[in-house]
Amino acid sequence: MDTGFDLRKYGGVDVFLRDCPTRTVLELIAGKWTMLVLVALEDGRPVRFNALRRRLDGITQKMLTRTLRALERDGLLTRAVYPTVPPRVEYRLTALGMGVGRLIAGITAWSEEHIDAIVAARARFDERAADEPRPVGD
Amino acid sequence: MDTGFDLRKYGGVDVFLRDCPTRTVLELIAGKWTMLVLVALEDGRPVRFNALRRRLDGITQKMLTRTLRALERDGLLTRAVYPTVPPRVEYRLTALGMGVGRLIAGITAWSEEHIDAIVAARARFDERAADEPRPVGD
DNA sequence: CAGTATCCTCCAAGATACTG
DNA sequence: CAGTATCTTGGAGGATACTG
Repeated sequence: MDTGFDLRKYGGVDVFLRDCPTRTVLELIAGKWTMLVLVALEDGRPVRFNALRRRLDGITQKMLTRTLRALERDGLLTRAVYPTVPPRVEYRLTALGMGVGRLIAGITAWSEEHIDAIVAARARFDERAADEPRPVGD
Repeated sequence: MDTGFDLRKYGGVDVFLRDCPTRTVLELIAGKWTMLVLVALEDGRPVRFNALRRRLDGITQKMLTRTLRALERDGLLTRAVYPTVPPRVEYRLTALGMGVGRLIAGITAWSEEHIDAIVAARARFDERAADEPRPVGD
């Protein structure tokens, strides 16, 4: 959606620039639960609040609500309320949200694939850190 | 690298599970500066400390050091010290690091592409929030 | 079921000063 | 140049209790 007002006044859209609004998107994604929510909804199907809650092992109600609200605010998902008893609320990614969702799913898949190598590297690093001192500084 | 010890004892590698080590990878990526560092190094070329510092507008020395150290620990980049005067230290992604780097670059590119739509959605949301009350709760 | 309301803790991140 | 050391603080995130 191309609104008229110009985001580029201050020097262009560049995530490396301090005040670029894209930084706020990165900070949203960097939320502790944001990536998992996006991946959980990535296939485009609507999911109910407590179903999400169960899927995201360890999340609290507060954080799930807050994360969903932030994603809704940025237009990445929609919230549909069905005024039944008991209430039913479904969350579903927008086309925009499915775009990032797909990318984020790539990240989580990568993590699962390479976790062995990472854990091993971590162990090696901590091992070396124990004896070998660092060159330059410290 | 396939080490012998089994990460799957506790129930499988699944980022949705509370104690899955992949969660620590997500938390690394979720650091405020991690994605930008990865993207800045994504092409595989070695970059010096202060060059990175200048590129990542707004980062402090402490955070750059901390972020680089964490990435080094996880085997995503290497640190090469050339004992010249003045000292020269170069950071460069490993093959592993270039893997995520590429994925993360997709995220930042996506952010830059869709920032207009996101900013617009955000404005609409805040507009509505001002008058219209929410159904269910509050 | 799908939230809201409070209280509380802790640490990521910033600011500043110093150094081999 | 490439760091380390120290102090400080906002707010993310957790725990718990309550509700339409």
